[in-house]
Formats: sequence, C-alpha cells, structure tokens
Amino acid sequence: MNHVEAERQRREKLNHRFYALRAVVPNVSRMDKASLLSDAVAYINELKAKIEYLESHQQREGNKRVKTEMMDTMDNQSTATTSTIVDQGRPGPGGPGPFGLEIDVKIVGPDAMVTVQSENANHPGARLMGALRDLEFQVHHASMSCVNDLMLQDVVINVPDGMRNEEGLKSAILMRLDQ
Amino acid sequence: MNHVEAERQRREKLNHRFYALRAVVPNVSRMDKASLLSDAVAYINELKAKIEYLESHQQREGNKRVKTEMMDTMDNQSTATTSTIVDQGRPGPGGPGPFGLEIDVKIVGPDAMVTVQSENANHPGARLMGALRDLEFQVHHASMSCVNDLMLQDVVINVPDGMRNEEGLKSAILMRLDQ
DNA sequence: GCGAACACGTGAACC
DNA sequence: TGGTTCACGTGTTCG
Repeated sequence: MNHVEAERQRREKLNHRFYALRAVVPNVSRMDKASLLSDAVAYINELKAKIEYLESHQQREGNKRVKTEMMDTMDNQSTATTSTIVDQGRPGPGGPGPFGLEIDVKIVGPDAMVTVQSENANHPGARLMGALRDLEFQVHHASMSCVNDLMLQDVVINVPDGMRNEEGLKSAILMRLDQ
Repeated sequence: MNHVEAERQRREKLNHRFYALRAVVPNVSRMDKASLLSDAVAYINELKAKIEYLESHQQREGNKRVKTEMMDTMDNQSTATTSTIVDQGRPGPGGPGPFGLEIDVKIVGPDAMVTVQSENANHPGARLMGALRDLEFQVHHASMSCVNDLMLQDVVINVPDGMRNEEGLKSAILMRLDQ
C-alpha cells in the first residue's frame, strides 16, 4: 500500500519537528510530547514578556508610564500579538521556569495575594518590592524567607478595580520582574 | 475498553496543547501540525535573537561603589560632618521620629536583625529592600506590615566580618534610606 | 495488572 | 482521481 508509507513519512516528519522544538526550549521538564508543548508556550510567553519589558525600558526613566502600560497589556490580552496566555494545564513538577521563578496570584476581594518562589539570587526580595512600587500597588503585608538557594515570598497588595485579573497581574508583575 | 478511552483523552490533551501553541505563535503559515511546529521553533529563535539584540543595546551602570562607600562611612563615623546619628534609644512609644522613621539594629552572631518603623508612604518596603540590595547584604528573612499610616518592618541579614557594628550599620542603612 | 506514553495501520475527509 | 492530513482503535513497552 502507498497509503501506509505516506503516513509513515508524515509521522517521521512530525517527530523530527518535535525533536527540533525540544532543542530550542530549555528546561523541558519531562520528555513527553504534551509537556513539551505546554513548556513551549510558557517559554514563548516568557520571552514575549521579557521583550516587552526591554522594549519599554530601552529609554531610561519614563517610569510613571508603567501603570497605563499595564492596563494596555491587560486589555490586549489574548487578542493580538500581545497575547499572554499562560499554561492552563498541569502545575506540574516542572518547578521554576527558565528564569528560576514561579509566581502565583490570587485575587481576594479588593486585594491580591502574590506568592513567589525563585532561586535566592540577585536580591529577589528587593526586586519584587521594587516591581510592586513601580506598578504603584499599595503593599499591605509582605514576608520573605531564604533557605540556602531557595527563596519564598508572599505579599498582599491592594488592587484597583480595573485590574483585578489574576493572569493579567501575574504577567504584569512577571514582566517587571525579569528585568 | 479502558484503553481506548485513555488514548482518546491523550489525543484530546495533545490537541489542546497544539491549540494553545497556535494561540501564541503568530503567522501560522498553514493550519497543519507539522508546519505549526516548525513555525514555533522559528518564532522562538526570532524572539531569542530579538532579546539578545535588546540586551546588548542597553547601557549598564555599575553600582558597586556602595560597599566601599559604606566602609569609609563606618571608619569616619562620629568624627566629622559625615555623622548621621539618629534616635539612639529603644523604639519608644513616642512614634516616628522627626524623619518619620525609626530604625534599630541588633547584631546576633554572623547576622543582624534590623527593625524599622515609619509612616506608610513612598513604598517603605521597597526602599528598605533596595537599600539592603545596594549595600549587598544577603537577606535571610524579611517581613513587613502596614496598618493605616504606620509601617512596621523587620529583616534578618548576613553581615560580613568587617562591619559588625550596630551603629555603623544603622547609619549606613539610614543614609541609603533617605535617598 | 495498571496507567502512561508511543508507533502503527486504517478509514475518512478534503482539496 | 491521487495526495495529504487527520482521528481512531489497537498492539506494545516500561515503571
């Protein structure tokens, strides 16, 4: 049969592409295809966030723009090229992302609870607090602990009406976090 | 058969991940899976190149002077005009001092415990953490709470041998704190 | 033996 | 008509 051979080649091609994708995505948590795909989208979103940050802060000290910038980001979310869809799937054992950083946001009433876990390097405490200052959030409570190379941090901030969106907050903070 | 259902769900999951990947990769030339995968790797490489470009085209300012500055300060301490003596006493009930800021330092072993009390303005949390970052102290633990206009904060930092001096640390931190 | 993950051949749909 | 892509059920391997 010719059909079986064609299908064989199709599978072969697909697997080759999968292999190529593995080559460009770092920290592929597990070797299975589904995890590879979700790791890839997460990685792409992190790269996008990093680029957006670098582009907005190429010219120094226009620092009060950030709030409106964030609004824009949250509006355009999941629409155009600005889309910041983040890994709905498994909160798997993949651990910290490419930047050794894991962040979680929970909206509770007028406030948001943010928990961050990362490696204890580059003064992560100062970085999160600085990011929240730049975003002009009122910080009600914050605590952080380091043990060896691991850093755990959680803060409670007041969030204005317009931006009570867990994913939006997450990517906005993440964007200012990865320098 | 249970097997057929498991495989069905596996395919469903995989297709969902494919759909998520399509959402974050722009210009998906054709709708077929293989093309999507190769477009994804191309896009990732594009983002990487852009980041490398942006990172190389931004100037860095070295902030490594602070540590030696601090050493100097601690040497000249209580001698000339550089002295920055504040609020020797315990964190009394008098409330914040003239600067709306009260700071206390206690050396304990290789670490120092710093407690700060001030009015809740100008993002005091970010300012203390930033000051400690600039002074290149390892922060082991930090916590802060705000209630109305009052802010309370305490941190535990590691202090190198040469500067285990409560008054010196206090004025060094204070100096970087009032901008 | 079970669950997970994969490769395979086959039927169907679409130019 | 082929040529190409997909979904499906099945066999198999591995922990």
